[in-house]
Amino acid sequence: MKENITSQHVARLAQVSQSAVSRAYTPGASVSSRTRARVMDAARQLGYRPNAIARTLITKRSRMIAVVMSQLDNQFYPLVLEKLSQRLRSDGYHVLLFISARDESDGVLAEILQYQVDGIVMASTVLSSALARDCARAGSPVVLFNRMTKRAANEDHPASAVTSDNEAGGRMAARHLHAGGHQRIAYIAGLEESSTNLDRERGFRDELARLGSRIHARAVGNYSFEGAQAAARQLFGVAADKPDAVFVGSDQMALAVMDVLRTELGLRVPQDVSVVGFDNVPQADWGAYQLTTIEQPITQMVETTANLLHALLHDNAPPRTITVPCRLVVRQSTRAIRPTDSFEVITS
Amino acid sequence: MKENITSQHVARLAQVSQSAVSRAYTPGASVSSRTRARVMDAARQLGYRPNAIARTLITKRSRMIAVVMSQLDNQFYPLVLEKLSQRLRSDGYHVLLFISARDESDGVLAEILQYQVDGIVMASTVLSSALARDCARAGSPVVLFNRMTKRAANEDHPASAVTSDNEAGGRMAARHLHAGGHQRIAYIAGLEESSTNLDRERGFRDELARLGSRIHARAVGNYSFEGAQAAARQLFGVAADKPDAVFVGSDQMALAVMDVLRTELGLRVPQDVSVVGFDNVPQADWGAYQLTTIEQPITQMVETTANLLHALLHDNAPPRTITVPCRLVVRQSTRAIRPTDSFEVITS
DNA sequence: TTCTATTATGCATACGTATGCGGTGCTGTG
DNA sequence: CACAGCACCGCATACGTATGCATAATAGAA
Repeated sequence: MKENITSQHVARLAQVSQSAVSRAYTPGASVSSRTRARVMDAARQLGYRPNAIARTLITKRSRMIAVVMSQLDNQFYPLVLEKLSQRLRSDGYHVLLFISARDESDGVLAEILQYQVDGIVMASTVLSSALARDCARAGSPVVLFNRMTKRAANEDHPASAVTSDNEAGGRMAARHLHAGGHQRIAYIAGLEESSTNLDRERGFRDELARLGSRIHARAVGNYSFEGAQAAARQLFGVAADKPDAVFVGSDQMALAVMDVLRTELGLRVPQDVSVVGFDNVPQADWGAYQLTTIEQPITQMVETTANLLHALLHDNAPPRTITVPCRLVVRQSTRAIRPTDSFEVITS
Repeated sequence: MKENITSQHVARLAQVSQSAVSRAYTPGASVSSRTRARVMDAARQLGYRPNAIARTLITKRSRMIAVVMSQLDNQFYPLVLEKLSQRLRSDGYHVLLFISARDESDGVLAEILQYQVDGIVMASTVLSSALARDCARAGSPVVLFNRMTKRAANEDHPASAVTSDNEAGGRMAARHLHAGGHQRIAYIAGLEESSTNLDRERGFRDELARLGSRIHARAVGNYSFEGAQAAARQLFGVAADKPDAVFVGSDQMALAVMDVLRTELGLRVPQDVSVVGFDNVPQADWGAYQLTTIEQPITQMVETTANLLHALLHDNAPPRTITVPCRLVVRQSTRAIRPTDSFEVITS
């Protein structure tokens, strides 16, 4: 066990006090450039690095942000994680990562709070109101990513949230499929109780209604690949009255649906069935799929999250809920059955 | 700013000393069950949680493991991250995540060392020998995941490593394609200087030579989707003398290659070209691709990494390099052009 | 009951850094 | 030359917990 090199050792070698070493590493502190140089020189000789843990203990700021995720198999989230990590690092923060099954987020949060993180980002996980209270008491602001807080929790201690405009996204999908002339439009839900799914489905259903149409059939895929396969078999396995279009709650599920349609059921996309997804993950653009989808702007959502965190931490601003616009990306998985009405289409 | 609840507060309420509170939270410590109960009761009343930072300062064990990754866009790594995080958590460790561009891993490591992590896992990143020395001095064992250390670094302070048997994997691919009767076998490399690529290519080349064949054409894809697309165009865009098979250094690249072959160049897989990948990511099994590939056993590699870390930390065992076997998974992207010799095939 | 072995408990200190406060020396101005 | 002002520095302490050591309480044995 090697003895740790501390600011004391550096101080001794540089012939200054420990305070001087500390100040040398503190931007804007009251040190002459001569002592700072001597300190840095000694530090280099000894291979000294300030102990972030000890610093945290006294400053009460760990410069760590806890990030909680539940599903890294949906390609959307690794990308979020990557961008978020890089963005936070550029602000001098580091990511303490927690992967939690969807229902054990409470236990995870208990562990998080022990680590004195400066803030918490929770993606695709719900926050119980009891835990929201604990976080507030611990002084760690929470930002829900792509998840809205439940009303109940909201009243006690409002948590912040950043989401895309899921409801508007659902409406876009409805307009696109309706404008394409589809008559029997189906919906495959994600996790039924999740806020993303509720919002997407509401927007989709309401807009179809407004256009004089309706959801012709519905199944649940729970945001999983296998769940979506089963849902596709359920909706399209029957002999007659198959849907001629389907809006799927996530790209990952939509790709699974396309596979089942083509490989198992011999249906063509888009000739027999049009498919629309949600997220615009990289795979949606792959040659074999060319999936029309509603894009969630990852970069913008991450940027918003980072800015919101900064405001909560530094300016201790009040909690906010921020919604970022979605975008329809039209590719080859949907077609116009009859001449389309005029409507906006953004080609990727 | 809420005052933090400390063990002192709990001690006061429970009418015991601060030491007693500490011991109540230390398994196996010398406390009567009666005081422990009183402490826990008081703690619950106050909402007390031990401060992991303060504990780290004195025990010199943070129970944090730094994980360094460079590419979360290749689906292999998010899965590694997910499993690794869960496995470490079951051992009571937490993951401090760092995403670093490939060439800035040095700066990242400097930050890591400040956080007094108990260990470091580096995936798809090289470790400079200077940093390996710093880590050794800081007492943080390093495990390279899917990356071998360079010889130079090895001599000074050997780092541990866990990899799959990339060379054997390359040989499997060679045998499979050769046995299928392919005559013009190409190779698309990942990052040329990476150990994974070097090993895979060596195994592939050597085994082809042993079988009396050779690499007919070669391009570099740098383990990126776009790089692989370019490589495919380069190899298959020419009019004549196209390869009839290609071994690609990663699944992600192989899927990109298949897209280019089919969509841009009008070639059929496997009728015109057989494709073999490496990793066995979930997408390889998707209906539109059905990619034959060499599987890297993620679970086993993660398990090995966790066990190795445990040995390095707890028993301070010497650094080791552990290799885990690969496995050929045959799907529909390769075909037998002539009756195959007898050889082992494992169907997924 | 009495003495010993054992278990519980409190006291004090250490971990490595940041920071308020008082002191020293220097510069500049009248 | 004197004094104010200022930049710089060191001293001492605090952050919240773990742990060695001495002591008190308890159990066990004779």
